[in-house]
Formats: sequence, structure tokens, C-alpha cells
Amino acid sequence: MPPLTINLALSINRAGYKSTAPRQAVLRVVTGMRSPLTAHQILIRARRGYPPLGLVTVYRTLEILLALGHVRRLHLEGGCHTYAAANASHGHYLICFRCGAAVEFSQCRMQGMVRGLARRTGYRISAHWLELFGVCPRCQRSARTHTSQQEGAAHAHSPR
Amino acid sequence: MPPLTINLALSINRAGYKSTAPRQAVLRVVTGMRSPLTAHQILIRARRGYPPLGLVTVYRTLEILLALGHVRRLHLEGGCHTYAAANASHGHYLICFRCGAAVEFSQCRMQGMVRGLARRTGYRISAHWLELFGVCPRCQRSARTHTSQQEGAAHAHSPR
DNA sequence: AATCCAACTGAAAACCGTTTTCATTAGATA
DNA sequence: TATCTAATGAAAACGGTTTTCAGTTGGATT
Repeated sequence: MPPLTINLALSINRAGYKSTAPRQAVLRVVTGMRSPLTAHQILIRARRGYPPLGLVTVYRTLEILLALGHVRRLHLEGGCHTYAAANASHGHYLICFRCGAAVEFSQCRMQGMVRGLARRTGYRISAHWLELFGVCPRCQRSARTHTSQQEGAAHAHSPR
Repeated sequence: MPPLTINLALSINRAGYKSTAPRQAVLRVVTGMRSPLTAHQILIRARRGYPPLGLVTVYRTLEILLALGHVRRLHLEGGCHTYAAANASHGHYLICFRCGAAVEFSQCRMQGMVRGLARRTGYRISAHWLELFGVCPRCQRSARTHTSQQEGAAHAHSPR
């Protein structure tokens, strides 16, 4: 829904939320992040602009952004979440399990499969989760030279 | 890998694990369950056969079964997990968010999409998560008469 | 500019699923 | 039967998230 260059602050004001300093610090991080971050990572970064910020406010702000569709929550192994800025309207993510960098894609051609499955099982299918995992080009490159590298967004656990 | 009617006890013995009463109580529940259950639900049921059983042993046994491929872990919203007996070798699940009942399916035609995405992004893609959500036939039926019904496996939270 | 109140805030505590620790128990093998 | 190690359960630790609560603040109203 939101265009690529949306002003989040404007959007949440329009939705009836107050514009506060803690909120803005979080928004600034969310609009600027290159790859998905955990709530705690967002806290660390946002405190650079507003030191007294609390984790609770990060969660509360993310909740609003989630509801407004500006942010998506990614699920990683170990019950651990990461938050990504939403670009496409029906987005899925391809996540690097080395560094956590993610690219969003929206063309998931699953209509056929979903329809067939619905016919066979009788389920009324209304949602799906799809996440792809792999190694991003940059990590592939660095893997050839170094044994390990952890950059910014890390915190990824390998799935299955 | 394991055939439909596998004897789990045999399989984990062959893998070098001891055959103990607590373990067997868990195995009996896992082989008998109709839909995915949480670790705690498995505990409750297994205690019917072996009352002193502890939650820790449930987790430890599930870990073994997971490693041997006899069980799969499903992810639900809210960082909550459910364990399902694995039937097909590359299985995904279609989960009812009313009652939690799940059907496994293995034909996920994603090779094309994965290949295209790998080409476009440069990622080396090695795994994916796919879970479908909907309402099972039985819950659809009961929805017409009752307002709500909770059966056995419940505990499902609606995704996105 | 001063007042007011609901929305908002951060700290601390509660929560909840999962894992670790540790002293004890019990299979399996000799 | 004796022995040794894997396995066990209770309790505590853990980590992410949510709730509670008393104090603060944005912004509409005066």
C-alpha cells in the first residue's frame, strides 16, 4: 500500500497517533534500515537519536507500523523476530542466513497450487507464509576469503 | 523418509538412543496424534500413560524426532510452536486456524520461482518455509451452526 | 500563553515457551 | 550382578515480548 518514499511520521499522524520524540526516533531507524532488524537492534540505533528511549516504546511503535502495513514481521528459527520495512503490497522475503539481509519480492505464483490444494482438501485457504533462505551475493563473496563474517543485521539462525 | 506406519521406538533405538518409559510415553502420543500439538499438549497426553513425565523430556524427545525427521515443527504467530508427525519427505502444512488441524502436502511447485529469484538477486537459495492457513471443512461446517468451536488441537493464532 | 486530559512514556515486573544445570535414576552391556 | 553412561525431572535460568503503573507530554481548548 504505502509508496516507496512514504513519510511514516505523516502516515501515523494521519492515523490519529501523536507525534512524539521517542516515536520519531524509532521511525527514523525504520525508514533508514537496509535489512530487517530485531526490536532490540532498532532500540540501539534509535537511542543514538533519543537516548532515554525504552524497548517497550519500540514494540509499541512497531505494532502501529505493523497494523498500518508499513512494516512486516519476519520469523526466524528460535522464536526470534525481525522487522522489515514493507515495500510491496503482498511481500515475501528472501533472507540471508549469514548476515540477515533480505530482499522483498511479491510475485509468488501460488494461486495454482493453492487452488488445487483447496479442491483436494476442502479447506478454505486464506493466507500463507512464505520465506526463502539462502546466502546473499556479498556473503558468498566474503565466504571465499574469510571463514566467517558478521555484519550489521546478523542474528540469523538457519531454518530447518 | 520414514514410511507411514513407522515404529518410532524402533527407529530411535536403531539411532542409538535408549528405550525408556518416559520416551515411549511421548512416542505413543506422537504416533497417535491427529493434528499438530504443542509440547505442553503432548506432555498432558503422555502423562496419561506415564504420570511422572516432565516437560523437559518432551522437548528432548521431540528434538530427537526432529533430527531423525519423524516430526516437523510448525510455526504459528506469537512465537508459538506446534509439532506434527512427518509423513511426506519434503512436507509443508495447511493449517486450520480455527482448530489447528493440519494436512501435509509435498508438491510445492516453487522451483521455477526460486530459480528466477536466484537469478535476479544473486542469492544462493537453499531452503524455504511455506505454510498455508485456512479453515478446515469440519470447522466450516460447524461455523454455520455455532458461533465458535474449539476442538482438541486448537491453539492456532491467525497469521498476518 | 495557560489549562487540561487522554495519549504516551519508561521502569519494573509479569509472562511464557524453551533451555540449562544438576543431582539422581535406570538402561544396556560386560 | 556390577558398572558406566545416557537419560530423567525439578528448579532455575533465559530471552523475547507484554502488562502494569505512576509520571509526563502533545496538542486541542480556552
